[in-house]
Amino acid sequence: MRARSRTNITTSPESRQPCVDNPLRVSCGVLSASDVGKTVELDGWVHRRRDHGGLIFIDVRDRSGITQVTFDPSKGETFALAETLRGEDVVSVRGTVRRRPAGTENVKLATGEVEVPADGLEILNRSETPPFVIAAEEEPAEEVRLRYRYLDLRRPRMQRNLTVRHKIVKAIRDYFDEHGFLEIETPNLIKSTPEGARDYLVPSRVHRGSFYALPQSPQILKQILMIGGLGRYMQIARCFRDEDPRADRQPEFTQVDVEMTFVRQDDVLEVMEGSMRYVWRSALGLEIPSSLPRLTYAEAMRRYGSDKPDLRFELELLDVADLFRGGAFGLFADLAESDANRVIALRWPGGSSLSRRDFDAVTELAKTFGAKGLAYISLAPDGIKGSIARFVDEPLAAALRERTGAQDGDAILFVGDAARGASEVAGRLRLEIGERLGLRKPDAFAFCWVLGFPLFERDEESGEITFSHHPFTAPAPGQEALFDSDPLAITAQHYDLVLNGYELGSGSIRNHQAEFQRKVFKRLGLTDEQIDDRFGFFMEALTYGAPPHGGMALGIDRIVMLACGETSIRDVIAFPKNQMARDVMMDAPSGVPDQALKDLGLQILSIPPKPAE
RNA sequence: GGCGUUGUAGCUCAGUUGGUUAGAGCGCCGCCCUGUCACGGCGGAGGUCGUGGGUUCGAGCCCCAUCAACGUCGCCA
Repeated sequence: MRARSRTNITTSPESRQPCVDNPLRVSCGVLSASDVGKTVELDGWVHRRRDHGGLIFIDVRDRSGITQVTFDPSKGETFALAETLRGEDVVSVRGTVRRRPAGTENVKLATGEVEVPADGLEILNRSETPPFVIAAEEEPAEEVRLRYRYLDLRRPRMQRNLTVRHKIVKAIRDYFDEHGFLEIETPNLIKSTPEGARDYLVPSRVHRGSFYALPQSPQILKQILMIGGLGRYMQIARCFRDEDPRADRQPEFTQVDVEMTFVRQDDVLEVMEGSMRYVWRSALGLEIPSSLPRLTYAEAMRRYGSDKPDLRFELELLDVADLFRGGAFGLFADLAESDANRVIALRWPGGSSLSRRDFDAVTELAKTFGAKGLAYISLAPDGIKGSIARFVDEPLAAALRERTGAQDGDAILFVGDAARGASEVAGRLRLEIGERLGLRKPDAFAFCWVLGFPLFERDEESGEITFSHHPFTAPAPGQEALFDSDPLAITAQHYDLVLNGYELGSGSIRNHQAEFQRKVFKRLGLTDEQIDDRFGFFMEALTYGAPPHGGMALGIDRIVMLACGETSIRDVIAFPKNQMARDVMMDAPSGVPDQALKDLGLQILSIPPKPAE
């Protein structure tokens, strides 16, 4: 079982209103003692049956819940029919609501005070024996769940998650509507603009040899909406990126996409964090702080070893290079000689109870994070132990205790390396410690902003300068002068919203002057010809009085995942792709008839041999 | 593409150091049962242990390869 959010979201009754032509029909989760005496019709699935031979209980289920129906042998034909019922059969039951006999109420059930003795039963459809039991506590393998998604979706957990998703999306729409935003749709068949992620391409039949691309995001289109004078735009937008899926991302995903004219960075932050505050309050019934913490990118890396820090717990990365300078431990003493390195200490509360084997395992883990090794000391009651204990004399031990706040019973991990690598390794170890100590609670929500990213970074493979966000991001005011002298030192007007260690999304103030935008493209190594070929329409638009503008996009799937206490976005998407980007229910992607390829002017060069299974 | 974990009945899993006929719970089928709600009782069916190869007198277990799912790195403007 996954951990649950503390939000008490329940799936809403489908409707309390009877059908127009069937005034008796009620949902399965709504009946209570006040309905006693009413004649009703319950339509739903057979959730469970308890056949006592002379008396049959059937739990009838729909999205709203469960009502117990009883079948008595005195109703001959109805009873005989009830004996044939099996799980997931679809039934329509008529009867008059009655109070359950004293002592047989079920407090675990919302409708547990009452039951419906069946006067009539209609079997609307039979079900094959399902491959897994919807009512079971055990969760089938995800592969099975996705193959039979229509059955998986009947499980209360998925119904709850999709309900939360609906409420969150509705809250987002309400919020932006109240703040003067227009929801505007943008096309899904657009022009491929290289750079960034791999595009999904759609071949054109009418224009053989040409392709549309599915949008990686509506970025350029929303900027053009701003140039079009729409002022405030939002969209629940589907985005497509042909990259390998993970637990928190898949090839198609949904963003709340926002853009505004005549705004500065703080205006965007205020609107966006307001939207999250509104969502948490109205969809989840929870309050989040009135102003969210803000960290610079440099600070986030220094203190948490990540540009998306999990602030549900402290355990910060602490610099201790100075304490090792000139000391007995040569490796750290050497590292301490340069500011380009870091020696980071991580306190592990209670860590001295770990065995040598445990520390070895953590060391192995650190190596998978890219560490060359891991040093540690354990502050055991009977003295300091651990891999570098023999280099830690009393004064150093005292200084380390002072710096880290470590006490007897704790351990301290040390990561020493070039600053960037050391920070990242220590940051991941921090998450591991937090995880093991149970500090990453699924029902805690710690938002923060990360600001002050560099505008450019150096691509490690090619050595070329590339953008760190996207090429439309504006530099911080007054930093244009660094463009030629020291581009990597330029700070961007770019911001990330982070929740519990996940990047919910990012945004920026955009370049709104064509001349400057061209300068950025050129700095990224594009020629005038390339700029005009790929972005000509956009460059032209910028020349016709483009207003200053900026915005942001947040990942709905991740927001809902965290709100639901889930660890995979696939559990909050009705029909997700698996890790190989396949839809295993539909069996997509799949081949197409030769004629379809012919129409498109396409020819398949080779198909990899089909795996023998 | 790399690394890790997993793969045994429809589902969830156990299976000792390599040793006779591979087990459990749920589900399924049959019979019994009038107050259950994970109903209960009795009986039964259901497995080429992912696939291929190897080591061995003997492989669910060891080795190699491969496929798949999940996680992760690369990748994700």
